[in-house]
Amino acid sequence: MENVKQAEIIAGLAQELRRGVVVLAALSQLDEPQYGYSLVSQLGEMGFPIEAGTLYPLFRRLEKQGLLESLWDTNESRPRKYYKLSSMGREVYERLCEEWAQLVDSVENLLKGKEGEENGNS
Amino acid sequence: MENVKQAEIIAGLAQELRRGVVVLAALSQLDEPQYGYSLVSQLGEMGFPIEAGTLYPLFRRLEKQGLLESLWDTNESRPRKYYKLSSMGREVYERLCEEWAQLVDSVENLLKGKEGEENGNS
DNA sequence: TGACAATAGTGTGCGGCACACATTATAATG
DNA sequence: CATTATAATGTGTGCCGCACACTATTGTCA
Repeated sequence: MENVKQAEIIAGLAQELRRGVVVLAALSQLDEPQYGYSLVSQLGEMGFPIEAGTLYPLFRRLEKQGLLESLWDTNESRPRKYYKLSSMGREVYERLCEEWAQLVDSVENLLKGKEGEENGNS
Repeated sequence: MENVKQAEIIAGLAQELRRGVVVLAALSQLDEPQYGYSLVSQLGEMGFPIEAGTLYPLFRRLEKQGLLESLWDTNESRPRKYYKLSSMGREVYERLCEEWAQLVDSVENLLKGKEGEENGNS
């Protein structure tokens, strides 16, 4: 039953695919401040599920790198740590968007001409 | 001079971005058999530079997973190890293409509406 | 013959995600 | 009032994979 393994392999590779994109996805939503818990649900709704245990360390790393700024809001019922892009983070984000576009472009280039052989697309 | 670090950060993130895509890129070129050295230069020419020390282990892993088949060609001057997609590899590749398209889609969705504020595109 | 290129292999390190676990405090419920 | 659930953050471990630097072999050409 290699079919079982095949599903696992695909899952693993797909996960690898998404791996680097997580940062881009997170940065894209931090134009306005947000706290971890909200971003987790928000990204989840937008088709980008991410574990809380993945996002929180990511936030801290990005802050340590200077891409994010954080501030505690203790006025609300429960204290929330809001993160938002720093000016440097904004620059990096924009550069990263370019990199992403470029990447999408090259991949599209690579995959070009491979479909239509056993893939009857109208 | 955080500018220096900024470049490094971007480079790192960009590398992370490309990380998972390497498999997809490699698989996309293995419809017809190729050997490592040739694929390294080919991908490099197509805007997808990859280290030989990255590709060879990748090949071996993909073969161990059953996605690739290999055969030695000893007729040529120097022996070359040709890899090509197995039938399972082809399936996985196609599924991976779908995953990729989906990913590109969600990211595009995430990034939507964020440009045009300080980015004067014609 | 000697040097360089082609070709393959590996092993170590660094880093990141996922997952499971821990923690606090508030709100809700009986 | 006590108990439970939930919002919210934090962390530490394990697995996995790339990059890089290195080794090894064999042709080819000067």
